[in-house]
Amino acid sequence: MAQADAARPLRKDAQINRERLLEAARELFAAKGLDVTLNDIAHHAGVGVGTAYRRFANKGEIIDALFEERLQAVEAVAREALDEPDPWLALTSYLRRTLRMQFGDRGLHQIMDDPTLGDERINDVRVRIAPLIVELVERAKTAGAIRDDFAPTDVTFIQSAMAPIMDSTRDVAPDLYERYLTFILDGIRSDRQVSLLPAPALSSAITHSAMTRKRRSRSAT
Amino acid sequence: MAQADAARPLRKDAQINRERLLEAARELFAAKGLDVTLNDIAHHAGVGVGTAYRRFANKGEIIDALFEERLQAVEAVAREALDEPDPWLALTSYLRRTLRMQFGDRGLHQIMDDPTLGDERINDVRVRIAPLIVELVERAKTAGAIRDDFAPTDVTFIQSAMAPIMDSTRDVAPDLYERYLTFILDGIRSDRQVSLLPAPALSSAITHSAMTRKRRSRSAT
Amino acid sequence: MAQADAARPLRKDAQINRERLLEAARELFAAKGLDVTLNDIAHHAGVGVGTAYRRFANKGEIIDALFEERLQAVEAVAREALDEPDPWLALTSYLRRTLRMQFGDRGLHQIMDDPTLGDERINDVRVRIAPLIVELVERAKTAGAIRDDFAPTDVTFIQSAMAPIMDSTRDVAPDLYERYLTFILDGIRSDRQVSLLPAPALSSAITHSAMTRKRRSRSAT
Amino acid sequence: MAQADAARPLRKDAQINRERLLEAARELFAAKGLDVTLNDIAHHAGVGVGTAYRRFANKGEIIDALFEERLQAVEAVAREALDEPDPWLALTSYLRRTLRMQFGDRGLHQIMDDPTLGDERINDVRVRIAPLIVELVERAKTAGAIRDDFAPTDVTFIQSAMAPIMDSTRDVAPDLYERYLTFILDGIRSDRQVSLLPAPALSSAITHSAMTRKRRSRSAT
DNA sequence: TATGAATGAGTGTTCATTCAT
DNA sequence: CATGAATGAACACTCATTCAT
Repeated sequence: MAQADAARPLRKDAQINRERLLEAARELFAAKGLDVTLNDIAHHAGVGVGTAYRRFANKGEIIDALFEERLQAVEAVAREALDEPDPWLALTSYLRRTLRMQFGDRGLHQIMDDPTLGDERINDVRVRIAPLIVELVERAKTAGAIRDDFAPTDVTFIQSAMAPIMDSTRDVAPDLYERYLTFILDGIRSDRQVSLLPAPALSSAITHSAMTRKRRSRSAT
Repeated sequence: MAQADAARPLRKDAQINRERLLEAARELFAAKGLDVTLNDIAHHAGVGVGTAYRRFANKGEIIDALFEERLQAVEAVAREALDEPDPWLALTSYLRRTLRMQFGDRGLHQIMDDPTLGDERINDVRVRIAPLIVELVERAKTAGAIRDDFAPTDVTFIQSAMAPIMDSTRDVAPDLYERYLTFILDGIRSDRQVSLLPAPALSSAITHSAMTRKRRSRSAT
Repeated sequence: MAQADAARPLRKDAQINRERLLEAARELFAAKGLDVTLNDIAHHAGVGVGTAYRRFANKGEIIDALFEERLQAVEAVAREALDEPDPWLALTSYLRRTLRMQFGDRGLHQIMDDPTLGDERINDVRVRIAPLIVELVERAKTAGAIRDDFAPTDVTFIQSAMAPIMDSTRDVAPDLYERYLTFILDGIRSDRQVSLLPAPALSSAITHSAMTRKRRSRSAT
Repeated sequence: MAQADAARPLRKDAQINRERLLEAARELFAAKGLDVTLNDIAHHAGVGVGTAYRRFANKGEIIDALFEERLQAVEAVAREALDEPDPWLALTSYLRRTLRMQFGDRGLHQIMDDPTLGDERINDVRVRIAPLIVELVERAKTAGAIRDDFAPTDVTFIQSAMAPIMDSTRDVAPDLYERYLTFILDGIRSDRQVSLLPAPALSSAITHSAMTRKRRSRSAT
């Protein structure tokens, strides 16, 4: 009764509140992860909790909406990638750009890490994205750019694989995940070239200090 | 089996309960992640909450104990890998075996994904493992088996990258993560060979149904 | 009535609940001491626990609020006593009136007995009361009404000394503590008069039965 | 079945354990108050908790036993006081000596502050002490040393009145309670003399710092 | 319609007491 | 008999969600 899907456009102020809530959620989720309370989100958005519950049935809903929005952006990127004439570049730029989108958003990471999150509407977007990815992959294969046993569904898993890396190195080596993406791409490209790595490996000293820092800040909470 | 060595040996029944608690924790963490309550763990182990708190100072302690035990096993695998004469096999078998260990344990995933979890004892084990990995990687490089820009710290990140894949496909395609490990290994091997993939790609239909199933079982909880 | 002044005024229903909680706390603290649970207080006030925690950050806060309110009343009594022209009457009426206030409130006793309870705000009130007492005592000394070696800080200790007496005789001889206050006042007055005791001594029979009754009602809890 | 009263003497080792437990309880109660756990007491006594429960039905029992023992010592003091030929000295030395006994024992204070603690056996001792106090008071009255309206039951209340004073000043001014005892004694002596006070008043500065210190150490816990 | 007050089940944790070893 | 492991009710406190204003 409350949450209008795409149907029946929301009243303008309601729409504004919805937008504000999503923005607040994005910021807080990005900064502190999915555990922030709905109270915090609502206040960060400048509205009361009640309003949040008028726009979203529950906390999951707001997460879903955010994920949906993000996926819609992913969909857009996929469409743009299809405009790229070079099939290899099309595929890899899709990967690079969507991964960059995930980066810097703690909440989005959690979501991409945990496939149990997300609802039907999310799937709808996924369903729309799937054929675009199929197209990207098929073109690359047809062009002989990638190995033959590579499949479209592999793309998503590659994306999700970067999540833990981003998550644990965001502060100390923001580009590190691209290093591992490169390993993978070098593993699937047909020309067997060895790419220059876009980021140096993390030194064990940094690894250690980064982890210690995290632990500190955590126990402070 | 883990802490009992150093401390004065627990009474037999206490030892049994300790074991039961760890086993219950492992199962529940594996099944539902680290958020399960200590109450659930205790009851799953067939003991009262108080008993859990007699054996472990707090929830973190039980996680640490589990992680320590697991990491000690990882350490053992690393040592065994060093006995393998073929440097490439040594490195890859270490990866394959430890990943297989992670598999099936949701909690272990979370722990390996989140370096803020775990205490000093955990770090001690990490510190012991690090040089073993360095050795594995150096040998492989010296033998010309892997690319020169590969670094020992890459090993851990590769491991963590498999986590979300395992996590989302455990039920429908348990071996799938090996497919992506292979992509990576093909990306770092010097001979530029293209390996046979150990698992077929997931069909998009399966992808969809798997996720839906997960969501169901979750909302049932 | 207490904190609401400074902060933005609470919504009317919130204010009512706040009042109810304080009243419930006062009653239960009075009846059973400071160990009552916040759950009990909330339910006694006819609200849920959550409400109690919305109004007060923690159990200590509610105690502080109560104590502050009480101490403000004590402050008022001290100011009124200073209006009394007869210095002896001023001092003794302050003592009698404040002790009467303490009477019947087990929690207030505990608080006045234990200086470790109470926060900054409490101390602020204490700081405001201190000079008033100094004035009361100095006047009485100047007028030659009390012995010269009496000091302002003695007043508070005399008050606290009555606590255990009140506490143990509240039900059987509510005025008994005034008997001991009189002994003390007779010990500090300069004219060396012997006052008529305001309450007869407790017979040993009553002493015994009173204590037994208390023990009964306690073990029932 | 377990706890032998005065009847059937305990086996020697049992007796020793009982003694040890009481001593441990006395020390811990004195040092930390009545809230210490029975576990701590047992371990401090060098025995297991189970043993403590074999000797005492529950925690209350051990408190009672302690109080009983203490009261027996009080009884002894009363008998000794009766040997004092000067009736005023007899009464006052009884008060001074028993108060000194209370002093330094946090647990004993709590017990004397809270008349709901203590059981039947305690009363038995009280019953034995009562006539001794009656005798002390009657002698003093007959000798014309104290006011006529003073009653034997007043003695106990005077004792209990000192408890909160001792408790709050133990660390900063151990003798302070004697100051207030003197006020009272000056209030009941017939000769209307004004005694030299055995302790100076607490300065308000000390009062404040003492309280602050207490609060500090408390919040540290 | 927007607000934020109210709710209470649920969380980690403690401790008096019981009972198997 | 002594031990200490086991128990679970109880506590202070949090937060997703509902509902009166």
